[in-house]
Amino acid sequence: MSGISQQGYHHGNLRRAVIDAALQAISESGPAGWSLRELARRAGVSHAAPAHHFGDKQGLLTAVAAEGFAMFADALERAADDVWEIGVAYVRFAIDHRPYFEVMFRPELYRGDDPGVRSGHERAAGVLIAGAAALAPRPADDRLTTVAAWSLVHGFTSLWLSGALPESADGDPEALARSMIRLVFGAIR
Amino acid sequence: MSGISQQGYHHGNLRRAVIDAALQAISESGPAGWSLRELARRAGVSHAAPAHHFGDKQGLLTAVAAEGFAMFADALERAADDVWEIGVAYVRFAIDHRPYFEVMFRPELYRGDDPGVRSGHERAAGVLIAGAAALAPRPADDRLTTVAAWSLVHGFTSLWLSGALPESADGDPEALARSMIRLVFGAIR
DNA sequence: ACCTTATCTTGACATTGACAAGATGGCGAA
DNA sequence: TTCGCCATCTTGTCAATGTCAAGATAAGGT
Repeated sequence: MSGISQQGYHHGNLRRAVIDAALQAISESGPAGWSLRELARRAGVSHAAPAHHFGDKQGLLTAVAAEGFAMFADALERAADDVWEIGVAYVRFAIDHRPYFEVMFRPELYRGDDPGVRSGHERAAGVLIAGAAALAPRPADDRLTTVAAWSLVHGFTSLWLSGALPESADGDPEALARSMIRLVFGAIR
Repeated sequence: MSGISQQGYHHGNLRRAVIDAALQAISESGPAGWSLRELARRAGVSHAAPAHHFGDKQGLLTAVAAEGFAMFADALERAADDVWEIGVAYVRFAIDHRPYFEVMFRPELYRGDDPGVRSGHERAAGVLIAGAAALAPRPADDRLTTVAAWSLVHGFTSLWLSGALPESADGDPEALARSMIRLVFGAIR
């Protein structure tokens, strides 16, 4: 019998528990403001238990990124039929699932060659590229429009999350993003 | 006499040497991929010497951010007379001074209430706001245009630096950014 | 010449990520 | 049912890190 656990030697679902603890910790203090040992404590297991499921810290963050990209791709696909809403879905996902997003776009934190990460990433990119193509004024501007649309929503998201926009304090990110997208891409085509 | 130093007990300009070592280290492995002790080693001083100048790690990153915002504001001000070029200057600064930029927009790393940080930040924000106002189609869209312009260039920069854009491999960021800005804001007004 | 004080060193401590070796018990095979 | 395999988890350990405290050094004014 362990000196820590309340539920016997085996946790039952430690992998999930550690990921959830990581998401919580990332919400509180960013993707680097916590330790593996702290997560183990929160999950009620010994300090080395998480290693068995994730290898090392980077492995855990890779699992978070993979899960995040899958959810992200789902969210974008759900909005894919209304071109204008793809960008809004992008922003909404980042704000509703902030800890995932904060890991996903910091590639030095995890292993980008992970199969789970790759598949979600490709799926999400597909929606964005197809959506931007529908916005392009001329087919020749396809690629440029994709870059512009992606930059616009990604930049808005980053600035909002980092608190750089004064509106972050009280405003509604989704509404602001929608207005912004209409202003820019309402004019472009 | 020390066992480490080649130049006597006093370094002479340790503060600068540590900041430079930090910038170098951030270039190589991100804003979190190094240790204070490693910087001390690179500068040829003992492990606790940097603390005297910066207090702690956050203090060092605060110094980096302050210096970065000052340089950033200078760069934007130099471009302020040509509205279209402000955004390009934003992108160019981030790419030419990547380690600064990577710290500046990660506020959890440093102390945002530092006077040096604040003054540079306000100066830079002034240029951006004034520039965007000149781009707005109607005065009522001032604020929205500012957010859009800032989001566009900031997003482009973040995506480029993180390697998310395929163009990051070989392309010319400045030229691509310029085309993108013209596409978007050439249409808007 | 002296001494104040900024600068740097030495030493120590708790914490961390990672590894190795051992303990536990779930679960299928016989 | 009984046995044994092996995924799961624990305990113990190590070097490295950030931070603090106390002492050593020398630069520069008086």
